Amino acid sequence: MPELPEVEVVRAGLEPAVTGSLITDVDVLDERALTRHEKTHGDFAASLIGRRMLGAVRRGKFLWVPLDRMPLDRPPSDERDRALLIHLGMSGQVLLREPGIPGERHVRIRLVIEHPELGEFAVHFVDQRTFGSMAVDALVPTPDGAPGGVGHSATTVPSQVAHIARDPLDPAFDDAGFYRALASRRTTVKRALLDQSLISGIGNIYADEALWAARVHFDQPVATLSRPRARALLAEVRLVLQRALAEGGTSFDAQYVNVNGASGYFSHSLNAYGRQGQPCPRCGRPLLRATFMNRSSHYCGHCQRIRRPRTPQPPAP
DNA sequence: AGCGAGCCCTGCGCGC
DNA sequence: TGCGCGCAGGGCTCGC
Repeated sequence: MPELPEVEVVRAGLEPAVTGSLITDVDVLDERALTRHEKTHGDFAASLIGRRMLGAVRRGKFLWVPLDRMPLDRPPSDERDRALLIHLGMSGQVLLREPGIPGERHVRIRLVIEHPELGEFAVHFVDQRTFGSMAVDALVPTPDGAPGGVGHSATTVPSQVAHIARDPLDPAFDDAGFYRALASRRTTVKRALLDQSLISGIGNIYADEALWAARVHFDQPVATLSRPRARALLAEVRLVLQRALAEGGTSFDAQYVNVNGASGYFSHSLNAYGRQGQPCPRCGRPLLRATFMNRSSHYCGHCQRIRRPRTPQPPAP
């Protein structure tokens, strides 16, 4: 449920507190929050305590905190730089709290960090549905040599993020490559928008919103999208994400990250998602809801129709 | 390659 | 009042 804008709000809120902070304590209250942590990287808590955090980086819906190297010698096989990887899943939150106060209902992991100027914080990883998780992961170089994500200049990403495409707000996102992929793939457009290995950061809500804004039907085959319509769609994707980001960016205090599922999801500005039966803001006809990919698609049956290209596509070789 | 199904999980809202 | 069910869905694996 947290999509790019929500995760970016978390990243931006976390950044000033974690950058330069030392991890002094780690408490794993629920092992299910470590499903992404590979034991080959050592014990989760032990590999974090004593390390300094260098920033907060995001690609799509993935968030990570690069770590400095241990002051002590390490075996050569262990020399790779590492990061604390965070995925919020469906219901995850990262909350900055004063140390020592009792945790929220679904706190899964608690870190205590010490900032050189701001002092001590508790970082609570709260997750009701436990689809989210934290992990310590090795950083690997980006194939294109550009920064791994938004928020840090290092040209690395956690190994678990290596297959995730750049997101459309990343300056290094490859527009031309995206259009080429659309032209060559035999899939449909919403499926493509949700494919994190093609374009990342988009979930069900903003997919429906961008498709509505671009007047594209969710089940349109991507290979039949004209280049201008593909351009328009990518532009609307960016607009929808930026608009949500602008709204979310004002709803949190710089020191306390608090993005919640229900109210924090910028729901008041949605045109299509969850509005089945209500009039389309553009044409007034009732919005529809269809089941697609085991989830809901919300769309306008009048504005968003499958458009076949004028000339038939050549058969695939 | 691409797609459907299944799995992980909890809270909520519904019908009976 | 309460029970059981369906639904919400991100990411990943498996099998076709």
